[in-house]
Amino acid sequence: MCAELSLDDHAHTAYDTTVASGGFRLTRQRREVYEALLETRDHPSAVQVFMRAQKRMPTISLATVYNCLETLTQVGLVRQVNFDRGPSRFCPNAHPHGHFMCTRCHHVHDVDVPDAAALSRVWQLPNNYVVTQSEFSLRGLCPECVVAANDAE
Amino acid sequence: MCAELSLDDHAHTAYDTTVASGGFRLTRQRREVYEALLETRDHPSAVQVFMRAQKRMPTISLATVYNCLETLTQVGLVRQVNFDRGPSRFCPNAHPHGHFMCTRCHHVHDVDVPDAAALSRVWQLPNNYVVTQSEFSLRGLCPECVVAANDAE
DNA sequence: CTAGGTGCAAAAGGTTTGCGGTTAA
DNA sequence: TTAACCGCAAACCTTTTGCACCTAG
Repeated sequence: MCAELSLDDHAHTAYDTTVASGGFRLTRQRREVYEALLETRDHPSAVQVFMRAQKRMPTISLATVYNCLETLTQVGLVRQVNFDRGPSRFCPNAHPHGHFMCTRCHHVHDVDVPDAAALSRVWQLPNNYVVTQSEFSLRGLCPECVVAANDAE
Repeated sequence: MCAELSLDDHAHTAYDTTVASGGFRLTRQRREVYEALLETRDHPSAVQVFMRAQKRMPTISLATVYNCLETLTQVGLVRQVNFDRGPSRFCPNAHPHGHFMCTRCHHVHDVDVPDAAALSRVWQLPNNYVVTQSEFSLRGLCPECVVAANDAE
């Protein structure tokens, strides 16, 4: 369903070293937020992360979850994924990849980009532009919803 | 700077026919909003569209601008472009294309995709997914800001 | 010890909605 | 004529912020 990348271990290491050494404190809240994200790779919204983190640490606040998610994003462990005006979704997959969102069930999956270099050949921009970040996203129906949509007719 | 597509005339026709025949009323407000968008192809936000439309029609309201933009988007004449959590930008370019945003001046430009088919070869998704929409976006520095950033150092 | 983080509550910012009056077709 | 649309103001929802207290390093 969702591309498995098994970078959990790698990511844990990245957290311990990057956060601790980069001038960022390794607080219980940040760890819980990151754990909540790794636990279920379903691109949860900030509120969903909050609810999950709350189970393990009932005193955590929503504002802290937002702050932690921003810190983790700055550190590079987390990517913030936006589809239209909906709430931001968060993704602990540091590899370059795209995203697919099902317009029916609103689930978000990672999309592999085997040839990242090919992507940069697709678009044309005068060469005095400096591109620092590129991303792409797809929308449509996931297999479950294709079936469900056909049944509904 | 921005890819010129000279589809103004085509677009006008599309508005007159599509909106009028698709069960949508051709109101003064919708026309002004669309005109404001065609006038300056700089991907304005809803508030910017509002300010421009207001010059020609002082009684128009912001809520109406939002409503008109949504209608025009549904009709297919306008595309809504989102970068992160910033205000939505609106684009009257119906051709398939991507977007570039300068992280320094926040201007948004269209990005040509000469080979749209090549884009769909870049990503891999199991074939029981149905993809209805794909888009990509770039971030970086526009030529003006590359120069300005160098001067500042 | 102290810079940086947390929790709370309040505010911000963009967008949507409800409603009575208006208008395109 | 009348369903669709407009203007206004109030509501909504996600995210950010100010401040007093707390804690990792």
